[in-house]
Amino acid sequence: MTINYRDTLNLPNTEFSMKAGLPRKEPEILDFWNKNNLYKEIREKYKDASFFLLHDGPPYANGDIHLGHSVNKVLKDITVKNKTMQGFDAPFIPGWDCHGLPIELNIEKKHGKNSDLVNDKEAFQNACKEYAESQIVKQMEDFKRLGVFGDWEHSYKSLDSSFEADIVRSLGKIYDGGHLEKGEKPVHWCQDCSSALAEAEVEYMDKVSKSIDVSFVVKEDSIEKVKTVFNYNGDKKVAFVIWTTTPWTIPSNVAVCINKSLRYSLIDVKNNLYVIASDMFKECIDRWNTKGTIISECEGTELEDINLLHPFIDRDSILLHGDHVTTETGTGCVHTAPAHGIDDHFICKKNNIKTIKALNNKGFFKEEFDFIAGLPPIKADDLVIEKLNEKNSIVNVDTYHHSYPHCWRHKTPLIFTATPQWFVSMNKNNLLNKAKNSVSDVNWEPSWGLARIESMLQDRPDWCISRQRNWGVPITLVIHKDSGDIHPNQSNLFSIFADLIENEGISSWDKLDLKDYIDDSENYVKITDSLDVWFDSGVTHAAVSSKRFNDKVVADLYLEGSDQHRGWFQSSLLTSIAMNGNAPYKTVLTHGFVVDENGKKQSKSLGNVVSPQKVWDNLGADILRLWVASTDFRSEMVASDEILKRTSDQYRRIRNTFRFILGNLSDFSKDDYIEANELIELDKWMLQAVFDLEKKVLEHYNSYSYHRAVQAIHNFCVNELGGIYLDITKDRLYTCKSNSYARKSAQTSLDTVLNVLVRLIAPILSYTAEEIWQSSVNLLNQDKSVFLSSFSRDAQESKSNISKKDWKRIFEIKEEVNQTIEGLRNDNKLKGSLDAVVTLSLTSDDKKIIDKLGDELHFLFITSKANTVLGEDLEVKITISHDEKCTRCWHRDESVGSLEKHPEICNRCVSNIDQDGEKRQFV
RNA sequence: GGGCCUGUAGCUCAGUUUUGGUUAGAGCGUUCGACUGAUAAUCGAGAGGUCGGAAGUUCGAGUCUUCCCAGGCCCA
Repeated sequence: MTINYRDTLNLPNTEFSMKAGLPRKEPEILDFWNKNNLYKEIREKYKDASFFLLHDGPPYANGDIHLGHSVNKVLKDITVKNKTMQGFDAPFIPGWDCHGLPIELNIEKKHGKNSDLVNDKEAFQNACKEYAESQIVKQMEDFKRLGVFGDWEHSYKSLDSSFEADIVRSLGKIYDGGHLEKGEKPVHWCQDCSSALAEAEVEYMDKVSKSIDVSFVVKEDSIEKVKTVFNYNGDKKVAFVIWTTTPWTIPSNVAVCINKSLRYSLIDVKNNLYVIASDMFKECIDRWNTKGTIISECEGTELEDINLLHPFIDRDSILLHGDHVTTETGTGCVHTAPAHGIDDHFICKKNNIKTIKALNNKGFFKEEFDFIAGLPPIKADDLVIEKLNEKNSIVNVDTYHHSYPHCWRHKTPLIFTATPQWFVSMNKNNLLNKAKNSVSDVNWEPSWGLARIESMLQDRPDWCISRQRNWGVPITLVIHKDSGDIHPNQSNLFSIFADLIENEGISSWDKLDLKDYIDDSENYVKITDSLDVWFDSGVTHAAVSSKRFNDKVVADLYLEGSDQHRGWFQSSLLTSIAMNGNAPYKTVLTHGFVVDENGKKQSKSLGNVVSPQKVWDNLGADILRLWVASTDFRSEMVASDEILKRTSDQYRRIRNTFRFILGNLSDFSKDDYIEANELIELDKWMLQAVFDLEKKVLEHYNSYSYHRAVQAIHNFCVNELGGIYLDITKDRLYTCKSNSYARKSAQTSLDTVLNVLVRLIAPILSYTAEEIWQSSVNLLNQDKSVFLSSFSRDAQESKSNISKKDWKRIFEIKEEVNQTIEGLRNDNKLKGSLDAVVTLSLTSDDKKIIDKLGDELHFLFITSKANTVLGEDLEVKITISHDEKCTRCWHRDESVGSLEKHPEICNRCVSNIDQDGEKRQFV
């Protein structure tokens, strides 16, 4: 009877499957985490540990999450898990931004713009709230499905009445700090929204506008001066010519600006005398498609104290000097309507020129502008041009293609118009300077973030926090109905109204009667504006972090897309400076945007959008997480089918490495552990290698270089483990006696590798790490979840006379051997490496090293024999073994066939089956 | 149009700062081979790059300078 020697081997055995089946398994693991209240348990475990706060920036509660959301939350989750496993108390409170226009528009669309519901403010607010909550439920499910750990049960939502009350309290604090200001500045206004828009709600698109050149005749009281300056003696009228792409703003014109550092020319065009900048002469003549001659020139500085006449309204238009006047386009003379331009606004304010508002509060022309009364600006252009034509003031009419601000919702062109607005003033109480000074103390990652935020703060205008909308937190100001002055008791009123809102919701503001709160109520009115949503999210440091932890808390980390330098990083900074005097964060880390394989941004119209839901349904959330982690997120992040396929390949390699390790540890328990110093030399090397890896990976984790961590882990699985250690130790693991020292030594080392590696992958491959943990009794005996374990902090040192450097040389020589064997293989001289007998000719230095492995050298090369001789240089000689192949260990050995009881196997195997087993020391 | 950022093998990334210096590295994929005791796995070997382009500085440039091209974010 022949013995089936295969049955005498210790082959790997594990339930941990090669095929991951993540889409099916992950939800089960998620259930396991939920059922065990793992997040709570982690909090409990680390309650006395050092604190690390990553404060979550809220996504907007509208629509399904896309890949960008996934990137952001996964990066946060990796960070928090890393910090936790390094021993920090690192809570994570996810949040949502819930108020604002997009949700309003959604409800308007659903119910009709003039429906009863939309017209009933409270009902409308309730509908918005309900909608936002439904969106949060969906988004939360998706975030959880990504494997993100957080206090989902107590996530923050800006629609919670306690949060809304905190927004009002924050506004009160900012008021107390003297930063609130009423203004009437021109802001972007959407006729369709009938609301002012925040910068973030504006998008630029191409537009074709009417462009006109308009002449402004010099008033009689100034004509002599102009004639003198230009040394002109005739008696013709002289007119300054302006160029504009918004003819409808002409009725609001009060001034014309020139730049005193430019030269200006008096020109003759078809017997008309015009003044334009000298540099613009050619361009103007071309545009007007005419001929002209320059009569004379002067310096801009000479043109002072000059009054012009409005082309069709009985009003002066004053000539002013302004640095904002350039020679890029136009005439070098700039039409100035302080109601409709920010430069115009400032220059008129500076020169004490009153703003003329041609539009009413709804954005339509007032009655006094008879020929356009009641029209929206967009429809007034042609009528204004007609009017100018009547007055012979039109020099030229043309069309102009330019990039123009549009409503991000309606995609319709916006206008710029002055409306009464509340502002957080940048200068009134030095807010901007304080903010600028504070940012250099923040750690910006990448470092160019500092320059970016600084440049954005540089010319930052006052922050308009007023919205004429319904779904938002009310600006609970009480102002005098005639003077517009804020009520003397406003500071207290803020906290009274905040308490009211906390208990009864935002609609209580509309319902309350002022006479219940102030004595002189007949003289006061409530402001009906609601707050810009950027204010809501801007005060999360107060409404969330300070409230849940402590007043003085400063978040260790804000982690958002790089667009937030203008958005949330700035709104949070400004409110925090205004309220607390310091920045709300210590470090600000930004990630790039997701683009397709051609580097183009993902958009529905291009059809290049990668859906995160599809990725986790088809491949698994761990694949998505691995993609996030293995991409350098500091610049654009490319997502495509090929990349996800590569990511899956990378995942499989890591998974199979674990499968192999688990398989070889099925019969290993804690009692089998061998002291580090007693291990076989190769196992000592492995131990050292895995602790080196851990050190390196943790360094990468701590510098947020997750892609380097992934590469280090993957390369370790491929090179140190697959290519060297596992391949070599297979012989020992399979063929030695199951409870032998030789085998237990390898298992001890493997068990350490498992312990280190499973923890290292946990922040990234969270599901898989948990699956591994649950597959191993030895791991489960430590903690019930991998996330209750920590990274090891003390590497096990072992003494050895084979140094790390020696091993490096040994593996270099192994590579030489491999290449030599490969050459013979290609010549069909041998098939497997076990057919080979190696003779190494070595320098004395190399020989000293190699001989440290004694007669176990051939196990290192996975050849049947190996020996060394002294030589001049490294030389590898391979001969073919003529010995029989042992059917058990597959080595060729002269002993095979010589043993009567086991004619098919070698001495070594006989010893391992029937006797005490072989002895190993080195390999 | 302006500010900031990115561009190294088919793909993901090292290398670029403080220090310019021999044939630019790794892993994946691909090709060939081995094994069939990690098996839709594993092991071995090979091919693959004018470092986005051009010019300049230098004995020498992936690395420094300028310009250009493509793309991203933010602004106008």
